Amino acid sequence: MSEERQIPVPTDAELEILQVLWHKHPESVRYINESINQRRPPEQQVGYTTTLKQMQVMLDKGLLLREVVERNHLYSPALSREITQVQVVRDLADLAFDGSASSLVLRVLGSGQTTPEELEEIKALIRQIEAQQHD
Amino acid sequence: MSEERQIPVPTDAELEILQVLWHKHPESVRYINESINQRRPPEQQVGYTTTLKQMQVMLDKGLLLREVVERNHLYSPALSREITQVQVVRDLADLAFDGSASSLVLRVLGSGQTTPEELEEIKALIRQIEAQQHD
DNA sequence: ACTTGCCTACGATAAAAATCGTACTACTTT
DNA sequence: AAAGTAGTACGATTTTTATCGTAGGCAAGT
Repeated sequence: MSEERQIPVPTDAELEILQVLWHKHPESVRYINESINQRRPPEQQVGYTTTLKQMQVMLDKGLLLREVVERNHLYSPALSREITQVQVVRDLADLAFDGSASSLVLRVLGSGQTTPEELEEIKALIRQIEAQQHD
Repeated sequence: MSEERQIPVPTDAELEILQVLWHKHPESVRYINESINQRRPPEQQVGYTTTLKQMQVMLDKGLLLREVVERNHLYSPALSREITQVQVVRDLADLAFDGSASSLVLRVLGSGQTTPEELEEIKALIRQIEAQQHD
């Protein structure tokens, strides 16, 4: 009885899994679990079944898709990285920036987390947007 | 025995409270509670003691400061809005943007959530940063 | 002095998220 | 066919976050 309810914004642990899948999919639970543990300090590695369960829950929530190949399960993200990223940033903007995405951007730029090259990239994108608006 | 442990990144409900306090502080629990409820639909208003407890926990975590005035408790944020905002964005960048703050910015700009005026503001800030780098 | 109103403290509970152990299934190896 | 290997299912537990109810203190009003 899979209802068509709204797909929720992913939790932190869910984002960790999605990160891996956005890089490469479809993939097995084993692969995800090992990728995650590689990026974690030894003391907080998680068991295989933990990741498995997590992904089953995500499947249920509609966050992942699953296909069966050679009686193995391979998972993919249900929503693109782009869409999800926009969602989570909106979420954070609402929560910590009075809903203003632009003040979020200003905060990032102002906090010196961007290299000169990245600034160039950002400027280029802005030029592009402004060009479109000028039609 | 108040340990000097690290102040944690605020949870969602905690950010909601901090938002109010950043706008105006120090303030009473009553004030925060009412401010929050004003921005919520009637069906999900929260009780006074809920907000109270939340703020007591936050005090314990080191997220808030408290002063007693006329046997009333007034709370203030322990960390500035700026610092906390940088923290939470870093957090999100790690979680959903491979750690890249600039790709987060690109995503926001690319998703059309910014008005032309806001773009101007952003451009101005970039110019300012670049000027400093040029010394 | 008693009631009423407003406050804080704090335990309890509920709800959500994260973790794990055990059981089952199927294919492989011997 | 028995034992080993690798996968999934799923209940149970733990941890964290969020919410609330009840009790107690103190001042003001009557």
